[in-house]
Amino acid sequence: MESSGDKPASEPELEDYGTLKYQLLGPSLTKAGQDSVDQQKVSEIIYNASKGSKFFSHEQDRDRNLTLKIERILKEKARLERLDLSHELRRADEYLAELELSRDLSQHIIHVDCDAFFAAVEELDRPELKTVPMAVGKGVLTTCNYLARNFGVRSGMASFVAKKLCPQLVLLPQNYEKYTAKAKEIRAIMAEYDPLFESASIDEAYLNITAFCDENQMEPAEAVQRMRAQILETTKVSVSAGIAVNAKIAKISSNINKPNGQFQVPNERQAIMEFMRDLPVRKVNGVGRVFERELQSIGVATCGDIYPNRALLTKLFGEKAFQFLAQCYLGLGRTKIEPVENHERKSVSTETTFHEIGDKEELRAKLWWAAQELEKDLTRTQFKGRTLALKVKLHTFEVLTRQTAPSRPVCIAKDLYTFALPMLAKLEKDIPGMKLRLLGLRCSNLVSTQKVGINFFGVFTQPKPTPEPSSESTPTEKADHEIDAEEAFESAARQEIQDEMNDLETLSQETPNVPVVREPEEPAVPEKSTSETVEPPPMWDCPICSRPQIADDRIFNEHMDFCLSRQTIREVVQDNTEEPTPSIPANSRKRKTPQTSPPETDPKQKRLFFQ
DNA sequence: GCGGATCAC
DNA sequence: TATGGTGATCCGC
Repeated sequence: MESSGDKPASEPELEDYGTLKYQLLGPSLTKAGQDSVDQQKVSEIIYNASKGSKFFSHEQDRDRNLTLKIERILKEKARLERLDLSHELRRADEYLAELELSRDLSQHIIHVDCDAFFAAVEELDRPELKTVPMAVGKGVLTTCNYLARNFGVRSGMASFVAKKLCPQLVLLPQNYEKYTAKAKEIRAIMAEYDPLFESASIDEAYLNITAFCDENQMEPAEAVQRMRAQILETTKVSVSAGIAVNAKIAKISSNINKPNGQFQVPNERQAIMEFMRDLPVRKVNGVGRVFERELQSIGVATCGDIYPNRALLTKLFGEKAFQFLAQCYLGLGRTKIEPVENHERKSVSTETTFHEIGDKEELRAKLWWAAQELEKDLTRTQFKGRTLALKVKLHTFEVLTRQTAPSRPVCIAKDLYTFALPMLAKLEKDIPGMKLRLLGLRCSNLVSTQKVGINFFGVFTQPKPTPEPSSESTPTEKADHEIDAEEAFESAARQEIQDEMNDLETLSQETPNVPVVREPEEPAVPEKSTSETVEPPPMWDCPICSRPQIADDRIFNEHMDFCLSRQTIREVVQDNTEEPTPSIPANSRKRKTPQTSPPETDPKQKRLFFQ
C-alpha cells in the first residue's frame, strides 16, 4: 500500500540499531517516515517479538550474507580506486551526456495514490473505526490507518507483532471485492483527466494530464487539485498526488504531502536536479533495503551522491544498475503512460503457505491443489505455459525453485501436476527430511489461448470472461491455436460461449481429460485421445498415495477418488469425531466445481469440514 | 535457460 | 504460537 510522509531527518541511524534490527523493521519503514513514533522502542519490540523464531534465524542469515557481500563490494571498491579509472569515468560521462539529450520537459505526469486505501474503505462502512487504530489483513497486515501508524504499526508487518506494538489494534479481514468496487469509482474520475491512464495497482495510477491541461487552459497543480477534490467529493476517499515531468518523480512526489495532499516538481532541469540531489536513494522506486545498504556502504545515500561515484558503479553493481542510477541522478524517467491492458503478461502463478509439512502424501495433496488453482488462473487469463516452475519454501524459510519445459504448453491441472511431481520428488530425494511451509506453481513462457470463436450465426466472437488484458500474441503463437472450424460450428449451438471455448481448448491441446462437463450426459473424451497426447506419461503417481497408476483417465480418476474418500475417512477417525463421512462422487474430479476440493489436511479446513 | 535474489504493492 | 501472494526483473552461471 502507500507509504506516508517524507522526513529524511528522522531516518534511523544504522549504527545505533544494527543492520539486523533495521532489516526487521520491514520494507515500508524508510519509504514511510513516522513522526511521533519512537523508532528505537518500536525496533526493540519487533526484535523481541521475533527473537528465537525460524523467521528470525533466516533474517539473521540473510543479514550476515549481505554484510559479507558488502565487505566484498568495499574490497572491490578499494581495488578499483587504486587503478586508473579515466576510461570508466569517460564512459560514464558519455552516458550521462547521452541521457541528457533525451530529456523531455514537455509532459505533465501525475501519480495518484489513495491514502491507506483498504483501511479508508473499511472506515466508510464503519465510521467508528476512524477513531481507533485499525489494520486490514490476517497473518500479515495489508494496510493500516494513520492512528495505527502512530504505534509503529505498518503494512507488511506480522499481525502478532503489530498487536505487541498496539494491543488495542482492531484487525479486519480483507474484502477485496469492496476495494475493487471503490477503486472502479475512483478510476472513472481519473479517466476524465486521462482516458489512457495507467493503473499501477488497485490504489495507484499514473496519468498524463498534458492534453487535459492544454485543452482546459489549466495549470497541472490546479487540475490535480480539482481532480482530488472531485474524488473525495464523490467517492469519499482521499488521495495524494505527485506532479512532475515523469513517472519516477511523480511517484516520489505523491508521498511527500501524504495524506490528502499533493506536491509538484516543476518541469525545469534546475529544479529537478536540485530535487534529486538531496533525495535519499531509498525513496526511488526500485531501491529496496538491500540496494540501499549496498549503496550506503560506498557512500551513496542520496541521488546527488551518485555523480561522484559514477566511475565505480558499473564495476560494482553491473551495467543495468549503473544506467538506473544515472537516471536517478539526472531525474529522468518514463513519460509514456499507457493502460495496463497493453502490457504483456509474462507469468501466471499461485502459491500458499501452510503449517510445516514433511509428509509426502500431504505434500502431493498440496501440489495437486496448487495445480488445480493454477489451472483456474490459466483458464481465466487464457494462457498456457511452455515453462512450469515449482516453488517451495522450507521450514527454515529458505526458498527453492525448480523449473522444467514440458513437451508442449500446459494448462490442465493434471498436466501441471504430472510435470511438477518429478521436481518435487527430486527435492525430496536431495533434501532428506524436507519440511515445507509453502508450495507454489508458476507458468511462464506463456502462449495465449485467446481465440476467435464462431457463433451460431457465423459471427466472430471474442470471448472475454474477465477484463484480463488480451496480450498481443505473435502470429506464430496464434498459429498454435487455430481452431477446428467444423468442431467450432458444432459447438456453436451451445448456449454458453465460455463452455464452448473450454471444450475447444481441451480438444486443441489433446488432453485426455475434459475439464468442464456441464451436462451429466456429456460423454467423456474417448480413450483414443490418450494416445494423441504428446509423450503420454505411461504411469501417473497418485497425488494422494503416490503409488503409480496406469495413465488412463478412468482408472486414474477412480483410483484418486477412492484415495480421496479414504483420506477423508482417516482424518475423520484421527479427529475422533462421529460425524459421517460425506461420500465423494466418483466423477467429482471431472466437474469444475468447489466440491473438487482435494484431501485437505489443514487444521482450518478440517474444522470447516465438520461445521 | 536455470536458480537465486531483489523489489513493489 | 505466529511473518503473505502475485508478478517482474536482474545477475551469475
